Amino acid sequence: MERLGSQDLPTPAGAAELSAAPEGSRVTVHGAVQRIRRLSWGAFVVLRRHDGLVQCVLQADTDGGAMQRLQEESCVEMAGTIHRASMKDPSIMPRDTEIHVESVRILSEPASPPPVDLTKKILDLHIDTNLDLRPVSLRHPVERARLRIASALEADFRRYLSSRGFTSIRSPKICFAGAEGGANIFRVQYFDRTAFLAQSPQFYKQMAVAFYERVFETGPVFRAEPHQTSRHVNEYTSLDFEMGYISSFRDVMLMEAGLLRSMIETAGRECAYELELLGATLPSVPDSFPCVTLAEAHEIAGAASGRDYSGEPDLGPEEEKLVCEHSSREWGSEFVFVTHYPTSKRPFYTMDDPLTPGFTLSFDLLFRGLEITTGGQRIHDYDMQVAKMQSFGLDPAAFESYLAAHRTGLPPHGGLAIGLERLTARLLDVDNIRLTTMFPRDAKRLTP
RNA sequence: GGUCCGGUAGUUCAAUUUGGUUAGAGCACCGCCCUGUCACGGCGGAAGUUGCGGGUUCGAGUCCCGUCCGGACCGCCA
Repeated sequence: MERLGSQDLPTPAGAAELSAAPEGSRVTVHGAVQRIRRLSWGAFVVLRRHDGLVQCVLQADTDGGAMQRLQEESCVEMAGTIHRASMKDPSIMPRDTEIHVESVRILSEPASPPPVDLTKKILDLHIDTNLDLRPVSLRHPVERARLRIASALEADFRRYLSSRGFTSIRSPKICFAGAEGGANIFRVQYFDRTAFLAQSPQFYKQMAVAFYERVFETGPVFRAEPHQTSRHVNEYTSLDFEMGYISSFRDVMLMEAGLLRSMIETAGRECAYELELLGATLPSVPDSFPCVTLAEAHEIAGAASGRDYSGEPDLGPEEEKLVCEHSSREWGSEFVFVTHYPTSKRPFYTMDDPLTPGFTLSFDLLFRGLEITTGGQRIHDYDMQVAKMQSFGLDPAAFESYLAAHRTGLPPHGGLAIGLERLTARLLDVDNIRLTTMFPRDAKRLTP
């Protein structure tokens, strides 16, 4: 019999620990060979590690000439001593420390050189080549840094809401029917029936409000729309929350303003290295966000462009940019809420505004020219929900399990969804959200 | 679904406008050199069915037709 416990599994030293280690102390590190600079006397070998790149120095005769056997993407373990040094290369972290190597153990070797040049400061690839070679291209420090930002944002989304009375839920992704109007839905074979991939956790969030009051979920959602743009993919990460006992849909917006402020400040703190590498500046998030109605947004965009958008039921991409520019310039906020979309443009569960007939208590959040959130107050009253379904031409009987929540009683509630890849892309000024997605799925791409 | 644009070495690009010798260059790769590099540097080498098929022509990467693949934008949405 053998017993296994986590005390037997050491955690690799981080960049900060290497930096803090005293000069001359012994250390063993492992990693992949990111690049080798051979000189006559030896070589600089940069190892890619979990949280940075460390420079290792080998003499020509170190460990029997081990440097001659090294190649890019070999996985190695190196033992040596800590020395202080000054690195000019921002991708190297720690930047004040290098390891003078005494012994090298090669753990694995690649079968062939990488198909793209991972040693350069930037990975200069067509997006299509980049995506085709994702298992390789994401090894580049700049490429992998983007997803680290996304990881930090998601982690703080969960942390922030958990600390404010929200419960984490996991709703099914294989569903009996679709939730959202508009968006097409993927069909999947489910034994002898047809099922659907979830477009949103919407129904389940609302049901869960009845038992947890406040819930959130981060996970994939699926949209079967054949769009072909830099801001759409067919599977993306939705950061969802739903909160009960709201006094107004503005409570949801207030929660989001604090949430985003925390997420962005936390990412800025935890990912300073990645942000420097990416040359990105995170926005200062104001205490409060400007908020305009759709009609006001049309006026702002119209004044800027000279066109007349009034009466349009939604904001077009051009308008989103114009409104964001206006908000940034006039109101000092790169975030701007747009409210009161028409009933016809919002899903059937959206609460209508009793004061503005034909319009809803719903909002989008625009950031740097892109819609990153949709949210609003939901209908909690059973009769009102059934009536609205009927006015949308939907059969309430088809939504029996959903309506059971309303029939049994729901508090006033509302919520929202943030597109994680979109938020990350705009924060980093990345043009295409495929680059903030590890393995994107779009109409043309099902691999890797 | 609509409108534009593109496809040349592993990769990023040039040569296409005006058809003309053996399709060039950077990086990666291979060899040699370089005592601290950091997008290291120097010298040399190898690397191509110009997406695919057909046509025009003495001659096609270049012009024409078809086809395949991809990109951008719009609609729609996060």
